[in-house]
Amino acid sequence: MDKYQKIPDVVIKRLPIYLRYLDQLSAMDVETVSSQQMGDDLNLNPAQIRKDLSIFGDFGVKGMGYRVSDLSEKLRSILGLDKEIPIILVGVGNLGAALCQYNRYQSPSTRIVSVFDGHPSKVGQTVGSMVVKPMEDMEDFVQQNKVKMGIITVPSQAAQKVADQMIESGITVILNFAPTLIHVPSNVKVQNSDVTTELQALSYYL
Amino acid sequence: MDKYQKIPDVVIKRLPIYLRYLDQLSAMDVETVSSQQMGDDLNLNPAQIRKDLSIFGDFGVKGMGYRVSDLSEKLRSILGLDKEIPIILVGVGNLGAALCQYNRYQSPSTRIVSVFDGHPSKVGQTVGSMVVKPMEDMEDFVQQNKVKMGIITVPSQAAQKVADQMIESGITVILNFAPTLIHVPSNVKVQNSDVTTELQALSYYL
DNA sequence: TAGATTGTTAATCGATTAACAATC
DNA sequence: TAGATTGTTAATCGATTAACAATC
Repeated sequence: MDKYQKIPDVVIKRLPIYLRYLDQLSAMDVETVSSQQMGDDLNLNPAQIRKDLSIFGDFGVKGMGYRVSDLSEKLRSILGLDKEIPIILVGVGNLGAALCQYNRYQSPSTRIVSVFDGHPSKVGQTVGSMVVKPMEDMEDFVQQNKVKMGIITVPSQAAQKVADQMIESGITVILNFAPTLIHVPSNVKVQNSDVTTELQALSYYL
Repeated sequence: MDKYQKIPDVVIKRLPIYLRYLDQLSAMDVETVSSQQMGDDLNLNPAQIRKDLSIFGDFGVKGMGYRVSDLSEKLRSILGLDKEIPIILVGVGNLGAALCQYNRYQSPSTRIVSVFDGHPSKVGQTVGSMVVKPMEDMEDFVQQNKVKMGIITVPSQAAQKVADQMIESGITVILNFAPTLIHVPSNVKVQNSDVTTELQALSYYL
């Protein structure tokens, strides 16, 4: 393990896949798994899996493979999922509301803790057991609750402004569902996830 | 342009980004744009943009750049967005319903034309102007309407079965929102899009 | 011990970027 | 023509994969 290497995004994106797979094995009372087996089940090269994992430490046992419970614990810790991660969401349209509900029965560590909307008619509504708050309340909430992650589900035209406000408040990681590029300082991480763009790309394969 | 090269997925995924950008320029009555300008605005290397585009043809004019309307038309044609693409969606939970609504005011060529659900209580409900149909009706619908693209928004446990049914019916491209890997024949294209996994990966950057 | 499988090095593959001749 | 910018080649960079010594 080289402590000072930059870890590629593409590796980070595979870690939750590994974790989910391990949780499935765990539910089936499987105690150990080899990179070969993982590769078969996940359609990945075993060498790639070993290389990914070895970046973070020597988690395996030669001749035996990986202990499922050990490895999932390590991965959870690497990803920071061993603690609760508070998330705010801005934009309570259909998609935003769906994510708030979805959130409730999913991953226990990543949790939407508060929801905001700039439109007065939305404020005060209840979505997924949360009451929608006005945008003016966002900064205080983010700071008082040390929220670092935000989800944007507003229309395209509003996305940049919301991102700016989030960053101003102290958010450093943004999941953007608006179909538009948002510009952020280099210390802020943005992940775009946009159905329209995905469908358009998939259209090529028809 | 080499007609027989395999085009990388990563290039295909950038095409809708270019297209969206060009549409923005068009709305601002900009008539031409250079790869330099595009690169500045999209945070991409100009050489990469030129290389991506040159795979499909010589769309630019030396010394002048690209005509916005020409290029967007070409991209639309490459992606197959110059015709209507019928899409079915299976699983009318919060997310599925949101996508049906979202769909209505978005991209005109990719359109969800019918919605299905395996749960009797969902069948007959109206979402986004469509009436939810039972799973038994899916195959006939897909075949009669020559639907090739499907969206999966069912819970994880049901995802593989739905994928199998879709493929059986003639679907060849699937956008999967269930947080699970689905196994498909090599002639079927699957794109996964899962909020939980994305949030977990983003957690690393906190 | 013999068999299995890791962690890691080296080879390969593929994507990005720099550089520049061609040319509008 | 002079300046700008393409399309493309070659160089670079980075990620994937094969191979294998180490070792449980």
